Amino acid sequence: MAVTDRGRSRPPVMTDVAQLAGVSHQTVSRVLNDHPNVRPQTRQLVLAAISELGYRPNAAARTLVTRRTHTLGVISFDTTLYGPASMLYGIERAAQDTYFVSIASTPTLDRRSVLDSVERFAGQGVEGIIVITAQVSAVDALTDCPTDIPLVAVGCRATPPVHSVAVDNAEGAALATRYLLGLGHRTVHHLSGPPSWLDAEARVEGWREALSGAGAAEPDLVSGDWSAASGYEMGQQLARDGSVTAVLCANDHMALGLVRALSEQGRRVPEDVSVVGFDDIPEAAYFLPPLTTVRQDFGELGRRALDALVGLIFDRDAAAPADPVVPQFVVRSSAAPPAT
Amino acid sequence: MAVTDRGRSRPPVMTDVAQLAGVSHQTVSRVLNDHPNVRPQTRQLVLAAISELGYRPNAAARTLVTRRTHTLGVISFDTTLYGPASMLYGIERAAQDTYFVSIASTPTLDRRSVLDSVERFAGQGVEGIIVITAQVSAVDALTDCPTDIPLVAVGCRATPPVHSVAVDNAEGAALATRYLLGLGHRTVHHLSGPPSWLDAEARVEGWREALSGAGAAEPDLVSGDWSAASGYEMGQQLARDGSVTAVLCANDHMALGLVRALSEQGRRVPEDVSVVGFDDIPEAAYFLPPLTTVRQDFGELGRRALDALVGLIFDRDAAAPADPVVPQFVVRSSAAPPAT
DNA sequence: GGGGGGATTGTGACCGCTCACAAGATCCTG
DNA sequence: CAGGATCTTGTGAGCGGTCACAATCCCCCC
Repeated sequence: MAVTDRGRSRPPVMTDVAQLAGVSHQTVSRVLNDHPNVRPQTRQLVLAAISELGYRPNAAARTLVTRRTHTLGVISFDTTLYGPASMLYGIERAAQDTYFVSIASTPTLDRRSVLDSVERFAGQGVEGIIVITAQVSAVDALTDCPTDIPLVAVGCRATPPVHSVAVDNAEGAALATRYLLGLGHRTVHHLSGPPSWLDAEARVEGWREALSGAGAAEPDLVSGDWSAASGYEMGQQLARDGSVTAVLCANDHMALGLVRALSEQGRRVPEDVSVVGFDDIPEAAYFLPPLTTVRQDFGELGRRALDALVGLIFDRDAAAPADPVVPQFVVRSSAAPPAT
Repeated sequence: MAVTDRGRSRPPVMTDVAQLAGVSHQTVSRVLNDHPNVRPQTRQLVLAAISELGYRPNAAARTLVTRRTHTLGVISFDTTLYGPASMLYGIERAAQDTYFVSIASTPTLDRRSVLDSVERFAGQGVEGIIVITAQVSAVDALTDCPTDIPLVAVGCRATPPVHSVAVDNAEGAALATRYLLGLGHRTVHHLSGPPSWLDAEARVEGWREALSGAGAAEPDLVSGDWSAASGYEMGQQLARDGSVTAVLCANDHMALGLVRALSEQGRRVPEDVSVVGFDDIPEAAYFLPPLTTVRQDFGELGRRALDALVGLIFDRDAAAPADPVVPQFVVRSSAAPPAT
């Protein structure tokens, strides 16, 4: 009653399979792990027993001895946003047949929550962690992560000890700024993202450089929080200022809000004011007017992050990933030469 | 050299802690699991040893004996879309301090990929699975899932054996249709989602019922694929037809494309054509004109799905979740009485 | 002052798998 | 046909926890 009780109350284990196939548990293990040197006939026997029993190897037991969980952790700020969501998707798709990906999204990305999440993942035994974010606080937190888990930041260029993959935000912003300047605008305003975000910062920097490179005056910076609502709010300010003829927005959503504010004040886009976005969300082409913007390939970013992480997992001293991805400028109809 | 070798090459294990604290491994286990009946002083000793060693319990070992992985799987169609992303976010936030959530997003959601993902998760030992989708094929696949893992579908009403939480799509569509009819439109056109999606279907049904309930004629159905691009494309068709004065779109993105197509053909919204969306994405309020739409509380949906799943985990015979969430109609400026 | 009861701690088996090693079977070569 | 190399299979020892049970210890009361 003790030994045979295993009967059919609990899921079958390797020994059950072995018994049914008339081999040892080790042979079953060999079949499962594609070891060479198993007679084809024996393999068939085992396979048959496996499917007859509906046997499924126990991941925990396997992990216990191999020390591999085949799990990755992704920590991200609000995965509802287009950027994070796309990167997450890219990562997940790329990892699909090698790793499980566990996710932790946090509404705030302060030092505490990042560290907590890392700790949580460490407890779960993830083999590596990708942090999707560009908030200064988060990246700082990473620098002194207590653990020895491979870790990659994506979305921004992190400070050296931490590996990171990023798009060249500064270059993207410069691209857009130069384009507007080239159209004949005397200067271009910038509606930036929150100053605590590294990529917002990088974009500001690129904008600034392009401006000074062209000898254009640098208007006061206006910043939002990435949302259309904040774009609208800040847009109302900008719209009142008759001197603004061109605005570079740090993302497409804010551009949407800005355009709305502008048009409410009777200023047409692009006739009176040119607007350029950043990201190239799928909807950008259908805005009124279709938005000229800077495309970021988030999917590619996600894939690169995964590559970098995997590299790190297999070689702790792997070199930092290559150059940042250069963004692509997409011309549509929201920017035009200034009214004379 | 054999036993002491453990020295400092490998992470500390429970025995190391026990040894340092001068107690048995079992006592360490007790402290870790908050068992009563551990002398406070002993607990301190153990705690000190734990932090000195930087000990972290091994999840796999624990899982092996407790048979609990504290992991949930979420299977979703393209998590880049607003709906799925929001539900995922809701689920993750709600699960955060109880479960890890592992994700699998697939670009196609046919029977095969769903079943594969379920199998993959089963191998990992997840305690339950949430499927975010409303595609007929996916839901059908769930019906005959080979495993005995608790499973909940979210986003649509699934066929009975499978538990599901959903918003009342039909009611939402009916709400919007009646509103447009009430404005004085003789009938309402519908730009639906792909017919293979259950919620697209439900919305069509709601629209149809509201129409016939009011004795209005039912125009031909036009359908897109949820994207702004498809909305634009279909919109061009609709725009050419002078008889359309009101269109209900199955989601906000398509509404965006539609509005663009309309305005390109010189038909103003809402003066010439009224447009109503579905979802209420954060940007909807900043469209031109601000979009009147049906709000779905995706976050709430995610939370409910989690509740339902947890209920199922602890009691395989738990009752199916309660009534669908009723959507909320949000009036903005994209709909108006028809031009006389 | 001995006995009972609860609090506290320790012992050993076991979860299901992989690894190292050994043993038996098979086959080729001289 | 012996001898060794190679293929194939089996054996037993952990991996790092938890659980069931037993052993102590302390305190209180009759």
